[in-house]
Amino acid sequence: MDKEKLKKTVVFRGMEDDELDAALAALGAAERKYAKDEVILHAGSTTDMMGLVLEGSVRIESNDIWGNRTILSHIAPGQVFAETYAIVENAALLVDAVANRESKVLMLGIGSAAILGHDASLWRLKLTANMLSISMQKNLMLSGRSFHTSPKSIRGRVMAYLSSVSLQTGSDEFDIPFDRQQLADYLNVERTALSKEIGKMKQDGMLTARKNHFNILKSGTSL
Amino acid sequence: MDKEKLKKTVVFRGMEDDELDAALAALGAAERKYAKDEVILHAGSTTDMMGLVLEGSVRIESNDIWGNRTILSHIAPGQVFAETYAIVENAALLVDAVANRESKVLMLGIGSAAILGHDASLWRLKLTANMLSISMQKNLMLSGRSFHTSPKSIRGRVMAYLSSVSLQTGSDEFDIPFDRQQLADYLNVERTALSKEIGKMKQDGMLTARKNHFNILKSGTSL
DNA sequence: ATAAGTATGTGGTTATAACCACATTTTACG
DNA sequence: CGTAAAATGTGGTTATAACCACATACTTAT
Repeated sequence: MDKEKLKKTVVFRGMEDDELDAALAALGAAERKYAKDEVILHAGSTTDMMGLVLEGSVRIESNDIWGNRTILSHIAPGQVFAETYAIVENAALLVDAVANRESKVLMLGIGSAAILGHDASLWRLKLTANMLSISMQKNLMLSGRSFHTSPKSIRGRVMAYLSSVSLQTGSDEFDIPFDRQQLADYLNVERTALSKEIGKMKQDGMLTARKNHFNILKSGTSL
Repeated sequence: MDKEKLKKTVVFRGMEDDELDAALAALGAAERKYAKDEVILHAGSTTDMMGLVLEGSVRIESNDIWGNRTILSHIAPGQVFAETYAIVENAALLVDAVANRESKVLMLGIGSAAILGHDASLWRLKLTANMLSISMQKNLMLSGRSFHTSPKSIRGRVMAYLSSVSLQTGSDEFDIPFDRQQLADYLNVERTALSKEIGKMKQDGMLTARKNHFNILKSGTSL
């Protein structure tokens, strides 16, 4: 495996060569090849290893008890999967990790023993900090999404979402990074229903919108 | 502040006295008192400090642009808040942290500088690992919830949820940790609508349910 | 064992969103 | 430009879930 590439990944970022070597050894790093559609990690099992995609692509999918499949995400080279399950003890995977095509994956044993290992070497600190960064980033996205999709009505979701963007930009006029279809998917609603609701919100004087540019009119509602 | 209590918190777990001292110093730990309903951290701002509740209770609430308030959670003594915003750089809070009653909070500067600080002391490693554990735990809950609430229909959500529980328990017969009302809240649906849907699923031969005990019948659907 | 209180289920009605079939607008590009 | 393609919006219909008002079942305490 290419060390220079590894040093650029989120996992090993900031490490020197010797640190990387030590880390790889301690984590029992093992490069594995998977054929297209081969299952890397099975839902229901536990793991103390996470995967770092080197080549190809891994998809995360769910197959519910009644046989319905949902594809949840795709993991690109340089990115990791199953890190949460590897670190949290006894957490059964809710999803399968499947090679989307012929792929190379670096499996890394980061079960909490590995992370906590009781010498305070620099590589261990860096690794842990990197994992923390990955996890928190994900966390932020997840809690945002959870917050934006918890209202039951479309209008509630749109308001929650636009409020967040407004807070982040510190302005009541901004562009959102989604087109209508993407916003609909993000909010778990149907596109045309979303268009209609945004139309109504315009009529109600809550906002103006043109494509992905929005302008919040605070006067509209609760005053 | 009471060091013995601190050493039992998720943040400082596993530290020796001297490590705890070093950590508190490095993090610029500052105990603060807040009056009931005093805002500790404002939505829209950024912070490099997280809060550890010592006494009282902190509530996390959202006030959207149009003035609607939603209470998202309550933080009890020994638990932390705003840790994600403190560690992820430039992440604006989407929520307010407010003292729910007169409360004491230990503010800890864990901005990434503090975490990454370039000496590999043991306290730093332990702290980072503890934060990682907190974050991943939360992550697991959040991604579970996101997964369970993304289907649009009640039936879809129930199926997603029960599938997960079934995977975790490794059985198609299990108890869930919710009563109907709680499950409805968790899935963001209305209680009586949930009861009805579970009734229909019984009729359709997908499952049997009595109170919080469920039995999945795989034959019912896709075969 | 009974009554009170809590949890769960059901029927009926209404509001809302999904869904479908297009109209209109915007964008890309030959 | 002018046309094709993509994105967005709208009307109408149907499916679904919220909502309300209770009925029933289960739990607990006396």
